[in-house]
Amino acid sequence: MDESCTIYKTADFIGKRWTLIILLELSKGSGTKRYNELKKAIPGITPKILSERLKELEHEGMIKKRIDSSKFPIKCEYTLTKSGKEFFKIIQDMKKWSLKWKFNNKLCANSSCENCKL
Amino acid sequence: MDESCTIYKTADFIGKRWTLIILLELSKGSGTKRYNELKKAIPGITPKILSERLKELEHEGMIKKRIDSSKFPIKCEYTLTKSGKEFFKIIQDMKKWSLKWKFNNKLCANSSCENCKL
DNA sequence: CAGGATCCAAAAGGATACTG
DNA sequence: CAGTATCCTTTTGGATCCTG
Repeated sequence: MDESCTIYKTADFIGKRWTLIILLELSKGSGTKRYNELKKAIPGITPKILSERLKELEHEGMIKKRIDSSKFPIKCEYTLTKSGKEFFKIIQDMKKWSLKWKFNNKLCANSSCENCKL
Repeated sequence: MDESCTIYKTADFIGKRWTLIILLELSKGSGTKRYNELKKAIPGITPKILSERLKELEHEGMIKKRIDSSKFPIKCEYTLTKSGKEFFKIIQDMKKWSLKWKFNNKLCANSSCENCKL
């Protein structure tokens, strides 16, 4: 087994900093968010990294981008695809595993996590 | 949500380079391997990284280390714990997800993966 | 509004040699 | 055998400013 293995690549991908956070943020509420909404919702992320990760997620087919350029300024929307939503189930399993085995590591205990719908 | 979130930390942890590979290697065969067995089974890994990851995995309680220092040279064994084995199920779900959504990304097609029991 | 460009700091990993 | 120590390269991310 090496890096060309699908599982390795998958874990590597979602293990990247910010990726999971973006995925989680997108799965809250309506499932669709705009670039600046994400930026506000994710404290500390820089525009460069956010757009980098969004491109990666789109390239993996986990999110879909929609551009409304009919007016100025342009508006962009990002939505979880079916694949992205299904991956979310795996994330939830990871949560269950974490809660079962890491008792001292409380989930989303900080204020910015209060609305986490996981 | 931020980095103190359990899920984020979990994904970050298993997304680290080599971690998953080690986990997979350990779940083959008897479930127990020695340091040098792992090193041989995982081409390209350096001793430094391997021992680093093994310590991290042990610290997370996913593997257990057993030292036999009765004779020289010392022998060490690493075994998946219950927690580690349960995490393996999540890895297998990731595999299913990958196969469903990433058709062109064949699983373990290279020679070193031939014996992958996933 | 949604990023791209630039520059810089930090972290992670690789190569290799050595040891209890 | 099972690592540690050292040094060095590469990668990644952060800060900030700019623009169609």
